[in-house]
Amino acid sequence: MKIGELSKRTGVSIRMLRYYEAEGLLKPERTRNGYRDYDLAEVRTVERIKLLGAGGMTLATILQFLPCVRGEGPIFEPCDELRLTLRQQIRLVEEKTQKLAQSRSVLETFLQEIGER
Amino acid sequence: MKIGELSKRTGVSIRMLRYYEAEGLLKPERTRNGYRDYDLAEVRTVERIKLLGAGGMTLATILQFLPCVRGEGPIFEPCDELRLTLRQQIRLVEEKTQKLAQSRSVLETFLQEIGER
DNA sequence: TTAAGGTCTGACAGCGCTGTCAGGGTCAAG
DNA sequence: CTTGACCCTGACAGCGCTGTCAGACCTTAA
Repeated sequence: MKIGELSKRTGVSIRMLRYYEAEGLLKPERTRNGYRDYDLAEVRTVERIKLLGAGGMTLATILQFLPCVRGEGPIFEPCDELRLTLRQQIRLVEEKTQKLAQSRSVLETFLQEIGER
Repeated sequence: MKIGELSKRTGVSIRMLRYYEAEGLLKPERTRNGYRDYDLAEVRTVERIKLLGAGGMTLATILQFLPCVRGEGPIFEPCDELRLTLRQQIRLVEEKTQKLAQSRSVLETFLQEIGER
């Protein structure tokens, strides 16, 4: 699958797909003519990257547990660090969620004070 | 209150307080010598700005409903647009919250797959 | 052959923050 | 008067993305 198709399937811009690669998150084959050639499975990978990114995670961070993101079976090596990062990240996400909730309530308070309408 | 104190009270760096001002969010008096002189009430304002910002809201957006942020009683003029922005913003926050939740679950799935330990 | 559409690389620029540094005042205590 | 703690302005730089543009090649269909 060429980059344009992957882009369409995932909703991630071509620019960003190349960026993912530059950051080491994707390593597509190359056809004879130099075109990137993605495995179909990468659709899932990209979607997960998207998700994690939406959670405020940095590509560099995502890179750390890329094997997991790619769903490459049980992992042995980097697991301990991985677990740590994962837990930290979850903490982080929880904090963000809380702040979001606070923001939301501030927003709603404003709405009321203004006169809900 | 001078900028250093406001900074300490709010946990917002001096740099950022000045930035808030540059963006029109704060308009402190100036003492004879040119020092910024903040009203005590601004502590609350700054805290709200912080909160809204943490929710992913841009300073420019916050500026739009600054009167509300400052809690300046009932507002007349910009209310309709305000309500709209507010609602949009709440939608946005909700979406972010959802994504965060998804990220979280992805994270936790990873944790499990790795072998919860 | 030509034109259109997809791809390649590399580079520049912008977003909204945020830190830091330089060069220079102010003020109170010693 | 000097020192140290604050304050001022302005500018540069970096973060992590993200778009866009330029210049060039490949491929397919008319």
